[in-house]
Amino acid sequence: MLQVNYIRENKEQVLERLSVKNFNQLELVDEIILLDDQRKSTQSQADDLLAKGNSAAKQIGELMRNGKKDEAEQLKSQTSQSKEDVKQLQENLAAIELELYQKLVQLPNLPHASVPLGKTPEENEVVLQNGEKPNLPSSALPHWELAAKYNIIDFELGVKIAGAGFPVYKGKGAKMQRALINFFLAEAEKAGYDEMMVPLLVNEASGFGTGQLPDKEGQMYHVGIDNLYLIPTAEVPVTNLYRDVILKEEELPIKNCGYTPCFRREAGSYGAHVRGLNRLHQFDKVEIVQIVHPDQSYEILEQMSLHVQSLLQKLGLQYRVLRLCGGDMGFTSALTYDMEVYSAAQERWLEVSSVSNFETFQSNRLKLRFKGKEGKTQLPHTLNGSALALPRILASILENNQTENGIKVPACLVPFTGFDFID
RNA sequence: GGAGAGAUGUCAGAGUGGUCGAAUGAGCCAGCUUGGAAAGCUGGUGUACUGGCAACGGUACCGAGGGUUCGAAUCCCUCUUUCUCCGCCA
Repeated sequence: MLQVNYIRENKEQVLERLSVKNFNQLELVDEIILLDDQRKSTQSQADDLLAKGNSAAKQIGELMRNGKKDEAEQLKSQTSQSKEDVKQLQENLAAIELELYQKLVQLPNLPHASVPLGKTPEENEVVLQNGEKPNLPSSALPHWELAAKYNIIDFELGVKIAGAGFPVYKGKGAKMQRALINFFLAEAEKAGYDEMMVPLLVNEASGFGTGQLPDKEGQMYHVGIDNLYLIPTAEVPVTNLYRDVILKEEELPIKNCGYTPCFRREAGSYGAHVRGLNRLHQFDKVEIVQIVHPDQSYEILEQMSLHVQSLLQKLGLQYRVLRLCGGDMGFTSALTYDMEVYSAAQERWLEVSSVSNFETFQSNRLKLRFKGKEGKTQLPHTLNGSALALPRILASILENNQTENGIKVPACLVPFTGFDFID
């Protein structure tokens, strides 16, 4: 959520930045400023009346103590009249604040100056490409066929017990999952992230805090009886740990990581491109989150990007890094890098990580602040990234490392798997 | 799931209708003291909105939301949550 005062003071710039994100309801900006004016004047009217009421109440107390009942009664009847006015003003104020909030949450975050113009994923900027494309024989199989051939993932069994998009990992397949999770967590720990193991179901307030609610309600699984949501990413519980928190400046940066399963309804996406592990309702992911001083957030975004890249390098996967264009970026992000690995048998790039700087967009909504050295509270910047999401990584490992007789396990995983070959 | 008791500032902990944004103690910060430190003494020490160049004001907030009242931390209702006991159970 953007700050009203910022919008007010930088209106032209806000409009220009919003248009980079292909946001077209620019009239919202004026409406917000107008509502904020109304909010201020209504509140100050109410405050004035309340101040009068408070001093009258004090006088009445004074009179009662001195036994001047008649005068007190007279004052009582006077003040009881203005109560209705105060009530009316406060109702107006609440309505104005609600409308202001509803408009404010419709504005996406402002893109950073380096964000390229564009509307579609094709207009994302390829920042770098790294690694070798594997030389596969013409008989190379896509990962879903390899999974069946070596009996490591059973999609049909998942359909039986849950539905499409809920695979069952078997034997060495299951061990590969555990190995990847542990490898990613170990690397995150080496990079200074503190691990958090968090609830997989969250309440409404948390969904609002990170911005999944109300907009993306349809993307989350909802447990109606308890009004809880299954998390679509660890970002939700981990970031909400810091909701309504005032940190000390010396506590920054906060670096957390966490492994969780992630649940996404993915309503409306079916077809060949979501086959196998390409898109699931439940998948595993290690997430990294940082809360940092505003002066450092872009430097830290680069560090996080390098951390993710180091994982891909150790796994020996060919990858590329994209700087997302205005039209392809998420609602809450100011700058996002997507990491894609090459899936050699499918002959396409698969997104395996997304690293973003949200600047103050999340912290404002979360009421996450820090107290600076000069004693002033201000909003820190928040960042997060996948490091990494498992299914497409596994898909690429299976496809890219396939041989006639089986699949080679990347060396960095062997200490975690206990085997180096799947056959 | 049943019964009971709580939820107050950074923490501990008073406060049961008016002088309470809130005693007291601890912590923390600053000053005094000291060669330096400890102890001691003095002062300061919440958040948000808002007026003001500022000094300094106004309003709201004592788990959350409603209600009673001229006036609510204090009374009433609902919810959340913690603890104790019973029951159940990985």
